[in-house]
Amino acid sequence: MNRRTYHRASEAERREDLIAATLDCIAEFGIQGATVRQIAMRAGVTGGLIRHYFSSKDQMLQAAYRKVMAGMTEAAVAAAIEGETARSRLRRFIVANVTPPVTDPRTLSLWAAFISHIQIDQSFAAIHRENYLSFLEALETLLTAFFVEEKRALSPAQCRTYAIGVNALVDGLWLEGTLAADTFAEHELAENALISVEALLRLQPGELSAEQR
Amino acid sequence: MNRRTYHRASEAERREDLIAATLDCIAEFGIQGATVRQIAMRAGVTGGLIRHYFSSKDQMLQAAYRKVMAGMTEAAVAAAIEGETARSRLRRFIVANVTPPVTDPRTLSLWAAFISHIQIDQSFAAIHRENYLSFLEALETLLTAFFVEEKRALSPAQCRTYAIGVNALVDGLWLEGTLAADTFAEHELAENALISVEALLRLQPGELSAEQR
DNA sequence: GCGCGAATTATTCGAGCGTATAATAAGCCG
DNA sequence: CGGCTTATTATACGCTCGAATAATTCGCGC
Repeated sequence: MNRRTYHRASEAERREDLIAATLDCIAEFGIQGATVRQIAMRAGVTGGLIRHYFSSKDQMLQAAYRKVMAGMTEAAVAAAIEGETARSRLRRFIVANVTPPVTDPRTLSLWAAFISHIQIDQSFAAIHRENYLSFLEALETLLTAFFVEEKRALSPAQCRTYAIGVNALVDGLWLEGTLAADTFAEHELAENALISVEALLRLQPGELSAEQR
Repeated sequence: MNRRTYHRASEAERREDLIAATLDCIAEFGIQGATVRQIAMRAGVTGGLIRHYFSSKDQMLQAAYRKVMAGMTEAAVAAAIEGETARSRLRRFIVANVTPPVTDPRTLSLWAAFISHIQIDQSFAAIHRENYLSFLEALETLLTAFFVEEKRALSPAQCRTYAIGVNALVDGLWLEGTLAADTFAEHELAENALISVEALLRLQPGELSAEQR
């Protein structure tokens, strides 16, 4: 008697909705509050459907983790490719990483929730590693191109060291800036990031941070 | 009939045991696996006892969070005060933060688990804020003393900008180095940290990183 | 426009959750 | 050494969990 009416959605659409609902729940209630029932309710379906699209709740969590990380790197890379010079691309990449939507408390919560699981579940470790290496490589590419453009010769090893340092700095500022968002004006954080990176790369003051187009 | 025999412990001792067991469980099973029963079993007691020492499981989690953060800053500060010059103290502080026991996968898991909750529960946010500010202040003090020793005049504002940047760098390297521990030799990470910090502060190459006593 | 495969709902299951309460054993004080 | 306080155990309660299964409704192909 009187069952709920429902809409048959495409597989891609449903999976996306379920993942979005999963992230909503983790952000709102923590990973322990992201239960099958809560997620289903948020997605506007019933709990059983989850097992129709994912072989377990854990697999859905992994898909959700991939989604979060993809969103973060995507935003930064998208900002970078709009730059016309290597310097501009590097600059835009750095700024994007310390500016919304990347610096977002919700995103940080999600990121941390997943990070805390990579020592427990190998699957999460693999996803992390994949994203870390791809981010590092993107940064290294930007740096290499920048140094070529500047006609400054650097060994690949030195380039990698710089990439690791800049990566750490950007990650750290992202953390600091997002967790203590009320302490920094948005603009202030980005400026600090550029000044710090140019110091790290031993550039002239203003070479990256000065207003430019 | 035949109840378990037990030992009546002091309050401090029991609380410590329970907190340690809590951290063990979070590190091993995630925050969702840190249940009252698991924690009690790990501590060698029965579940009911937890409510005798903490008014709720949540309060025990908060105490555990404080413990983790205290352990981290304590290790770095302890290393720093052994230095004889301001330069040495700064150097030791930085190295300690990217060296075991601070760089420890377990510690990072715990840290991340708690970080992911600070947007959900105000109590955790307060604990974070307290520790962040105290860490930043410790770093700022070390930096100020160092610049005085170097006879390099800096405005307080500049000093703070440096502190924020160095803090971010150290946090980021801690993250990177702990999460991708297999990628870095332990010694390599510390060296990279010193080289990066001296660049950040626009010191001469080797001023911090060179071997010294 | 109808029938059939499959997407979705509904219901059930056993396990485990945090908490509350009552019974008991430990160990200090006289 | 015996009684009293209380730290600790034991047990029960009401919920919620993830998963499995059965029942139903949707919507496309013919």
